[in-house]
Amino acid sequence: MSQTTSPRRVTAADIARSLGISRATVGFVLNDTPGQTISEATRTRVLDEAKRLGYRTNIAARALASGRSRIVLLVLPDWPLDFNLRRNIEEASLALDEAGYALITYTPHPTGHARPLWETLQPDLVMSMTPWASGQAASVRAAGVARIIPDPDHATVEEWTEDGPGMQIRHLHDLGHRAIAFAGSADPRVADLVRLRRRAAEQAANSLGLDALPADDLELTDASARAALSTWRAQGVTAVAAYNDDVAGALVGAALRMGLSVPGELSVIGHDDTPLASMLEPTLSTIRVDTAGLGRFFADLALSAVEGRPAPSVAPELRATLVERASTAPRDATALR
Amino acid sequence: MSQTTSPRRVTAADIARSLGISRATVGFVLNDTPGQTISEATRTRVLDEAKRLGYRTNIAARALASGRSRIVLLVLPDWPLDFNLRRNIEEASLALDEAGYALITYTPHPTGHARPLWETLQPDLVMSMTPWASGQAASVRAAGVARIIPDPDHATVEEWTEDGPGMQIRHLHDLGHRAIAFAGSADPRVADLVRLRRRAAEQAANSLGLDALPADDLELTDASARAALSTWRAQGVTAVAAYNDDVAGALVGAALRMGLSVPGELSVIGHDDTPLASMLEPTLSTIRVDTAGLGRFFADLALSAVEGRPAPSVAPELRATLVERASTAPRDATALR
DNA sequence: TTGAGGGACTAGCGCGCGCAAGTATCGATG
DNA sequence: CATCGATACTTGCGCGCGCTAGTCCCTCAA
Repeated sequence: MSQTTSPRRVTAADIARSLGISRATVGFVLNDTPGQTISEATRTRVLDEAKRLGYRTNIAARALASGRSRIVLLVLPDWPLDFNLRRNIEEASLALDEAGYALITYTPHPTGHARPLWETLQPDLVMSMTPWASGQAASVRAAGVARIIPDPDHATVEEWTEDGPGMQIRHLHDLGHRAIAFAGSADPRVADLVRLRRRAAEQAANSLGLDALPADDLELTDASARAALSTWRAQGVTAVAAYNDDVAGALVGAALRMGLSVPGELSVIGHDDTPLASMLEPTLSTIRVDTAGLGRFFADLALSAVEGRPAPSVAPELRATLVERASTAPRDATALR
Repeated sequence: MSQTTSPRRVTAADIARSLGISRATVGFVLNDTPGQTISEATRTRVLDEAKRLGYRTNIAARALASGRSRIVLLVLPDWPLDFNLRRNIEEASLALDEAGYALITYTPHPTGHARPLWETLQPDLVMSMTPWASGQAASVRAAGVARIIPDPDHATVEEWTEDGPGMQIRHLHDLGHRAIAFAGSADPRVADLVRLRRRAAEQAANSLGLDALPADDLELTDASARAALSTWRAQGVTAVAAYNDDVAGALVGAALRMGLSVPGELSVIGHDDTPLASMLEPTLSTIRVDTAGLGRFFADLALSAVEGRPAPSVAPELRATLVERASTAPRDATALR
């Protein structure tokens, strides 16, 4: 009878036994332990045997013994993940994998009833794409995670991805608009990001000498969009910068249903350059976030943190760019109508 | 000087020591080990002390000792994750968490250069939302994962989520349309899902006695949508069932730009009930999927597999529902124009 | 009084690995 | 020839936990 039990995993001890050497030697070879001298002959014998037997290190045991899990936990905001973002993450994951780390993504549940993953996984590093929500960083730290990005102690300028709103405002300003509104999203899950973008927009408006931006957080319903539009129209608003393309799309739809022409009577600009942005009628002006390389940057950031190196700086090509389409037009043209 | 080293994690031994009892007893209480009788007094003392000290079980040690990682790995296809799908996953994650399992999502990289996560994490279960790609299931099994969903040995009917396309076709048929096209997506990453949905649509058409559906896979560009529309119009098509809301939105946009009225001359129905679907002009008829319910179902499926129970059957309320909006109208109305 | 039968625990091994400390061998050096 | 320092290993502890195989009482029947 051949064994019917599931074949036990191959351990380092198996390799040692089969080669007639000690387990420690095998360990030293497999880990390239610094400060250990291993003859080239033994090294290759171990490596060959490991491959032959199909050895995989048991991460649980390694984590237990070393105290490091070699897991990097990436905390994602609760917003939808488009292809761009996913490719980034993939890229980061690949780069980290090469360095022997596993990248795991996680979105904390807002109700927070479940044990957050950083407690269960005991990652070496937890990094977030957005600033930490109140208490979140504390929770991570309480779980015994030594390294956290962004560092909750040293508030850094983490708005590298957020020059988009500024570009929106400047674009509308360039077109002659002076009464510009900012349309956020009422979805509580993206509240942080909305706040970040609104603040960036306000700063831009401020430096252009514009009045404070009328702002509202919309739900993705016709009623909500209409209400906001009515208010803003009454205030003389001629252009709206939207938090993202979805909100922009909602505004355009509602405006059309209200009999407002876009961009004739109202300019609308979105953010993110969703695939759909180019497909709406009218096509949507928006901000494209050049995500290429952002993934590798994240990986870089993670590795430097884990290994205690200084953090890399942001590559300049990660900047956002303006995509001009049909939903924005000069204010003068509006006046002519 | 207070200690500057990071405070060691609290272990079960700490609890035992602080209570003057044995570590085993603590373990029995914490795990509710069956077959062990523990007095109520001791039980509460342990539990209280655990809470007081802030004890968290070390998963690495537990995994090492028990041989089970209590990790469920959910393999995601490479398509974008909208709110619906994410909520679905979140729901599943929550349910699993309650049962003591951590749900980790993972998208294998197509180039496959990185070590797949199922090798590193040693999950108790790996489940996929789509059928396994060739070799993938073998790779999972080779990593020593005992339980895999869907079971690669027994090909099952896994099209539980795909009555949506049938509803699209029946809806259009009910409205009097007889020349219906199916619009897929040319994105290779969602090819599997597109095929699944198209097949479901074709089956529905077939059972209604309709001719074979003209079908095309669109890119989300105006040119692509226009080309498909021209071809279909030449074939007398009066209605289109789209693979998802994005494609539907693209078609509507292109149709309007071509001077076709929607739904006057062309009915379009989407799939998934994206938030944006209700915001486009015209608002999009679509198929709503009960994602939260689906998430719970997934969790159920996972738990039953891990614990060796028989798999649950699909709950009836997980069915898709039709959302009628303004982008579909009776064929007769079309004829009147 | 003895012994059986639990209830309520404890002692301690083993999971697979990292790593500190030790040992054997050998050529070089004074 | 003794000593020293490399080189190339081996011995063995400890990481925190699950769990088997006990031990020690206390009660109750014979």
